[in-house]
Amino acid sequence: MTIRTALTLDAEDRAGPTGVGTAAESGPERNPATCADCPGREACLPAALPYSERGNHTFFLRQRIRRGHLLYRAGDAFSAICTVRSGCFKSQVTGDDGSERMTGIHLCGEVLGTDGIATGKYTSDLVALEDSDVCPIPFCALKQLSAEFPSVQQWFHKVLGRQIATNTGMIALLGARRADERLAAFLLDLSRRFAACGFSPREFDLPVTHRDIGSHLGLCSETTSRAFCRLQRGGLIRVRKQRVALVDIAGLKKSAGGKPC
Amino acid sequence: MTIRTALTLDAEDRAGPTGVGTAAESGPERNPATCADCPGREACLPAALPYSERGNHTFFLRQRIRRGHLLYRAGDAFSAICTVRSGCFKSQVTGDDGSERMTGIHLCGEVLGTDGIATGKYTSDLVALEDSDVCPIPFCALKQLSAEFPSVQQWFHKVLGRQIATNTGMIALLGARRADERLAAFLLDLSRRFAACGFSPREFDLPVTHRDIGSHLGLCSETTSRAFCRLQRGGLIRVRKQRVALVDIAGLKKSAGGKPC
DNA sequence: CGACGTATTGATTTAAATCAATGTAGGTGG
DNA sequence: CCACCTACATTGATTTAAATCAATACGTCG
Repeated sequence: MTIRTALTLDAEDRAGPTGVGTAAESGPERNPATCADCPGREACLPAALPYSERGNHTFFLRQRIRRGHLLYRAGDAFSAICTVRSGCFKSQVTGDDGSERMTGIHLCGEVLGTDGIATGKYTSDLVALEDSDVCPIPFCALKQLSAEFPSVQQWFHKVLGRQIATNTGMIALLGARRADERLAAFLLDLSRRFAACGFSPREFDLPVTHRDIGSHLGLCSETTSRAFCRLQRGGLIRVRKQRVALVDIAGLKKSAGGKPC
Repeated sequence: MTIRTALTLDAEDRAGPTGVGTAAESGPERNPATCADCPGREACLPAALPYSERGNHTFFLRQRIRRGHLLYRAGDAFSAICTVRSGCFKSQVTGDDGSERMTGIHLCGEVLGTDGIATGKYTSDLVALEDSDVCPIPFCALKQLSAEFPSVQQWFHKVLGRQIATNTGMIALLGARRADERLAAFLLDLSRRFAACGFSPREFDLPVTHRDIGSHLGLCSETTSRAFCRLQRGGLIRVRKQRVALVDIAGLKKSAGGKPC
């Protein structure tokens, strides 16, 4: 896999200037964002700006990240959060022995990079699962706009709050002891979030491998596979290739919530 | 166990007014905070206020929560975040069948209630593990101060960022498959956070039962107990009653990071 | 086509859950 | 102060679920 991070391109990789927020011309893979046709524009930062301000900010430089490439890497200096304009990402941490553990999936419309706020360094690798576009929002600009416009502040609080709520839910999910419960809860979480960004909550493509899901849920890939089989045999889901249909959502919820202790 | 939430006291439980932020007189269990002798004052919100402003805000009403009582409950309307002035808390969610799953521990100096920001409702129960004091910070006041003082904004971003980082770390931790790894990682996380609030990172009292730890880590209480034994037998920790000493922190880290997949 | 990563399925081993019994500390009330 | 109760911790025996090992099939991409 090619390793290249997009927020911190090496000099030879860039045609345009480095600093997000100062760009006048676009480098390779970077284009001025056209919010007008962005499906997520209603929920994104510009919607929180007064109409008169929306054209004044040139820092929304859309950036294309190709499948398998990194948006940033654990340890990189934190400079910006990013909204996912299209595609999706996974975050992962790498153990001392080189093994990778997925820590989250980030769908279109969601915001990346908040894990860097606390320390000023990102804490995980961010990998594009398909060719994806992100719109980086430099943190310094965000702070200024936040102070200036209450609606931007509110937007940012919502973003961080949602992140916390999602993470908290994931922590509760991972307290489940049986593989089926964890998988069911994981699928329901994905379903809810797919719905939130305009996709069907009942049917979607799994953007990651069984191995990744397993590393996320504390299972090996074979167990993940068998858990899928069991849920399917129980009539709760239907699986064909990458595509998963949640047939009996109520049943899944019962599975996911069953016997926490 | 007595169930009573503190942020939303019922009318007959209160002597003073409800709304945090408007209080002039203190009700039972509520006293004006005296930040001067608070061990966490350097890291708390008032330190981010200009000196001239620090006396102007009367909304820092310290509140005492007795052991076993609830600060708030899942579903309660979100009104404030709280810093833990003394003591500690656990957060937990309750399944449909009434079983409880711990979702986190919150130490002195940390901030509670951020799980309510996204939706306007708290998503978990917050239980005091010992007699504890909290200082509620009404969210509306925080928004105003944030907009007015960049240093307050920065403080709040740090608070939320730390919460996200802690949660992300916990999610990575829970991806471990063996009981010993999860427990080792859990203890190291606690150690780091005890250190952050001025306690020893090498020795501390576990504020929760094995059952709670198990529900958090996806283990049953017996397995938790045996994992403690194994870590002790391996010379990594020493346990006596509630007190845990981390003897070999490097070894614990190796245990915790070992074989993620 | 051939190579690689992935998914699936089966056989076996290993770890954790469960069941059960005992021990212990703390709290209550006589 | 002690007897009693309760919740928790610990330990062992057994069952069950998951990890591991292994083989095969499937898909995609070069």
